[in-house]
Amino acid sequence: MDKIIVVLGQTSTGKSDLAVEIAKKINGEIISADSRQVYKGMNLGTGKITKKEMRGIPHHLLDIYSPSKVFTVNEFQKMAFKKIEEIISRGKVPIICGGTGFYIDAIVNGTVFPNVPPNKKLREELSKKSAGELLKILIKLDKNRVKNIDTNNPVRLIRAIEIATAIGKVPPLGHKPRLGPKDTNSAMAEFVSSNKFEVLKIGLTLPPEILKERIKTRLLARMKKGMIKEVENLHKSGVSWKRLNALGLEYRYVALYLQKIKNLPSLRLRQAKNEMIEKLYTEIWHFAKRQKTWFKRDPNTLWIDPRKNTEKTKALREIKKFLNAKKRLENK
RNA sequence: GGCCUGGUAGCCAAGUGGUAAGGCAGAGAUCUGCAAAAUCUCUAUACAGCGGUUCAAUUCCGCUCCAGGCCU
Repeated sequence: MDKIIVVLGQTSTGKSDLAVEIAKKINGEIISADSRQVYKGMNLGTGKITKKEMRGIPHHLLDIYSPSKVFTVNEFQKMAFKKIEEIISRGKVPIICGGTGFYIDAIVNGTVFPNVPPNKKLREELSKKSAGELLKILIKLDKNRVKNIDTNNPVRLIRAIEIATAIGKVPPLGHKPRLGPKDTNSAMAEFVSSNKFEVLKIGLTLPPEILKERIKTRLLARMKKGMIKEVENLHKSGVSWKRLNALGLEYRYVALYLQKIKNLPSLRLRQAKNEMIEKLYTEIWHFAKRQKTWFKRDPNTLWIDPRKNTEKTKALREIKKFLNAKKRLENK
């Protein structure tokens, strides 16, 4: 069975660096699992690794999409599977590195997503409705899905309706453990083929106070380096304010700031900017907490403190052990 | 110096003669193609201070302090 390494962790913990370090040692290539770094022109705000920082290690799934278009897990999953295959065929080790837990799990668990593309028209129509109205619609379409859906969450309700409208019912979620090999329906077949990896997850973690400090420092550095300009450029190149808002964090709050200062006396500029940075700082912190909540769910993650070299060494040792075990198995 | 307005939890903010909404922040969580999104749960011995009126004051009265505004 093919083996992959995953490097995950909250924002600002130093994943990219560690991934490169690991790749150097084990002849690996890196696949980014980051829902925002796929977009071109979104660099500072996403903390995208620079060419120089890559130190010659190939990186995949960066800068592959236009920020005006919506990239989704499903596309990510397909692309990532393909990249993994290619890397392995080159005799190298795939290293998944990123902070988007949903994306990572799509690879690791081989989550099966219903094959229903977003329906723009339907979404637009439904987006005007309240959660209660959406729920009523979904009940009519698919009672089963209603049982365990978050009935207050319009985004989920809309997607469920979208699926049910397209294929009648929302198929049960494909999930790793309990599906036996006897299931022969197509969703299952896809699932089996996708769940073909053995995974070693390395998680980077820092004490909350330290992480907060790092987030703040990094945010201020980004601002200095031209974060606002980056968002301005995106907007000039045709990315709507609405779209920037949906992209979140830096893109959302800097975009709001840019719109706000258009008709603001220059006296208040500095204040508006400070307020924006403050708000952004707490939002990034919230994001980091959500990441932690997600990552915590997998008990098989090897957590290390990136400040401690002994722990990094330990991680490398574990990785080598993991990869060697593979060879032994294959030889038998 | 005089007049006015205000002082409610870390911040913002409602309100009442019978011990006080909400929001933010804080903590935890959910997650079936937007996941940096969306959603949920939990959380505070807070009414500037001192007197007075009253069965009862955060709410009424007086004084003091503090903040902001106006006037001379």
